[in-house]
Amino acid sequence: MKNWKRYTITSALPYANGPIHIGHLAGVYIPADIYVRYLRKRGKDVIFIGGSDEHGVPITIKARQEGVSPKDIVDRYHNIIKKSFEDFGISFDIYSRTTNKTHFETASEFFKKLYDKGEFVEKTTEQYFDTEANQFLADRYITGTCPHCSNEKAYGDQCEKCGTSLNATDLINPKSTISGSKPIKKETSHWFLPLDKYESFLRKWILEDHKEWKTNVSGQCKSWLDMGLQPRAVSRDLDWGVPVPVEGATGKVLYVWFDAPIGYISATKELTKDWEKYWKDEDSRLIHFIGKDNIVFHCIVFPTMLKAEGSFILPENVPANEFLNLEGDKISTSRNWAVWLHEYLEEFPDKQDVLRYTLCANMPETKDNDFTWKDFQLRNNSELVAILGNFVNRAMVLTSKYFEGKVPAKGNVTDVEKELDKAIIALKADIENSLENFKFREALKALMDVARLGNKYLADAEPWKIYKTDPDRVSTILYYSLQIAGALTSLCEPFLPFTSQKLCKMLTVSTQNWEDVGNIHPLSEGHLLGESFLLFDKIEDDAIQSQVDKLLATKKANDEKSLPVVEAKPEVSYDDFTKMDIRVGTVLEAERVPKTQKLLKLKVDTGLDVRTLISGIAEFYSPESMIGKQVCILANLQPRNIKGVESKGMILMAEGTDGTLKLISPTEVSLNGATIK
RNA sequence: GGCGAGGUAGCUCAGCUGGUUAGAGCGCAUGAUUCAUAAUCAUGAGGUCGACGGUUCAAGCCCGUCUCUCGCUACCA
Repeated sequence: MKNWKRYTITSALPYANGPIHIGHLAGVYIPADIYVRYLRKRGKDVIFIGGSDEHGVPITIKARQEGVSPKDIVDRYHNIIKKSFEDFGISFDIYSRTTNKTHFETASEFFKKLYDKGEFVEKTTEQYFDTEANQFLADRYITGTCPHCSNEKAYGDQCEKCGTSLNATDLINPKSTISGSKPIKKETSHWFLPLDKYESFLRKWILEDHKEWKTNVSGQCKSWLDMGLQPRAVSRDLDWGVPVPVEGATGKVLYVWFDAPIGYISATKELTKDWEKYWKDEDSRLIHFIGKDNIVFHCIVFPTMLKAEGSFILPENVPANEFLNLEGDKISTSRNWAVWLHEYLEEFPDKQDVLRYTLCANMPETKDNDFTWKDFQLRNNSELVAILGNFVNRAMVLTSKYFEGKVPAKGNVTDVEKELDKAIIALKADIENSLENFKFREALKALMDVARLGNKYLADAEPWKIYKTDPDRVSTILYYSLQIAGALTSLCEPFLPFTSQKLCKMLTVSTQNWEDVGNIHPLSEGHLLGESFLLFDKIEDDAIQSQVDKLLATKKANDEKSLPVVEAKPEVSYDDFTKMDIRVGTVLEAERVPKTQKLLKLKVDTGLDVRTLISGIAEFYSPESMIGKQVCILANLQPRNIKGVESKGMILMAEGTDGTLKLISPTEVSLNGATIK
């Protein structure tokens, strides 16, 4: 295995349009922090990079909604995020932000270099342009009627009601959200990074040279590679971001996904003059901690950027985690379905390590996991309190009872004690192996096994029983028990830094070098221990219940919010109405359209003719159930080719707010061709 | 529909290139114990390893079909 001289550890830059929640922590920051603290403990040269990602369209939209500037938004969230990370003990060497001057310069230079090398492809496309506001419109800045569900508030990139992803040009009656005017299509040119040119390089680099990557990561990459890569735009028409450093590119900024990962480099520059060592020396090991939503950017796009630039090293590993759910539902910032870090820190003061422990023990390493408050309580009460806290407390109480709080003499060591030392060294090795392979849950378990070892030792040795008859033996037992507690100060430091500090205070020692743990006893005979206190408190049912209630309230609020009636449409004339040829028809044949999830192909007798049409109702109606049904159809709708079949007309359906579709039929059988008016 | 990941004890998860009676933690039951925040320690119950079929002397692990969950992607007039 390569002997790395230094480590460059990055953690995904959180997007500055909301605070940090447990999903971010479990997915990215806790594993990164544990890994970094572990490396530091081993005396490695390591830098830990973090920062806020502050550009991009969603921030400008949020700003507009609130009537403030984008800078106000990012300042607000950057400060909340930064403070909550600090209070939580995420030990960044630097927590920067992408609105910094250094970042503007770095990102700009990076782009310029690729530009000068001719790495980009320039393309001209048509985009919507707001003539009143005199600017191009990002997809998110356009609303219109969703061509699928008729929701009139669909965005240019996605309809939030039916979940369909859209192109802005698909929208019916597009409207600029900036001025409210109807946008026009206008040509604009942008720079594209030709990922396709790097496809074979990426394929070899990921799938052959890095077989050690997690299966979820390489699997996702393979999927992208097999689908074929396309050139990707790296600039946008927007006034919020890093300006494109090319003449004539006014009004254009770097695409947020281009500038954000460069933020890792900018932050390193701010941190140290020696930044190039960490980014350009082959002996530096670059590791990106991210969530699964970022895999494509960190494994495909950013490496391509670095490769194209030419002077940078590439990531050695990208240990992406899956997602954490909350009480069975997806975490969602917009739906307020989350446990927010800054709130947790207030509501559970001095319990950083409880959350760190719970999220580590339940980390979504191989698949999505669920966080429940019940589990949080259980892990605290039956693991942290009962195993770790209890062991330390037992050792302390016994020592103060029998030896006035001083580390007693080592005395005659038996095989049991020798085995104990060996076991600690073995568990330390387990922790190392697990962490080197990014198996954080496994590492945490090995840590707890050290405390288990202590509990078992005490239970087997029973010092309270033999004190009267053999105080010297008790002296040895407690000497060793305390050494285990001493070893725990160091071993738990990466995982539970606050507990490590408390334990040090209790034992009046400092943590050891990692190498010494298990080999050198940290506490000397006669050493005076500090005051004993509880490392962890039980968490009672009412504390858990109030958190559950809080979530239930959120759920209720969301349910009420998600039942809006689609708003009224503008008035139409009777003439407008009569243009529609709506009539009754009978379904003669029905079959699923192959290779689709939602489509049925129907043959309908309309009275006028027998025609074929396609309808997106397969999720609600089986082909068999449709045959013989009378339906209402819009018969004079412009025909359209769908999946190779010409669809003439549209079946009318009643749509619920949840997107379910219900067939509309005449309540009594009517003649085919009967018109509806 | 295509692609990727996953479906192993009540819960959360391990199971190396296929090899005797499938493992851990928590929960549960019983016993021991009292130094400890009724904590600890020991023992035990619990699984047709998503379903079916196949390859093999032998399959949780390999192959095929199907099914469910998550993600990406296509489709929705």
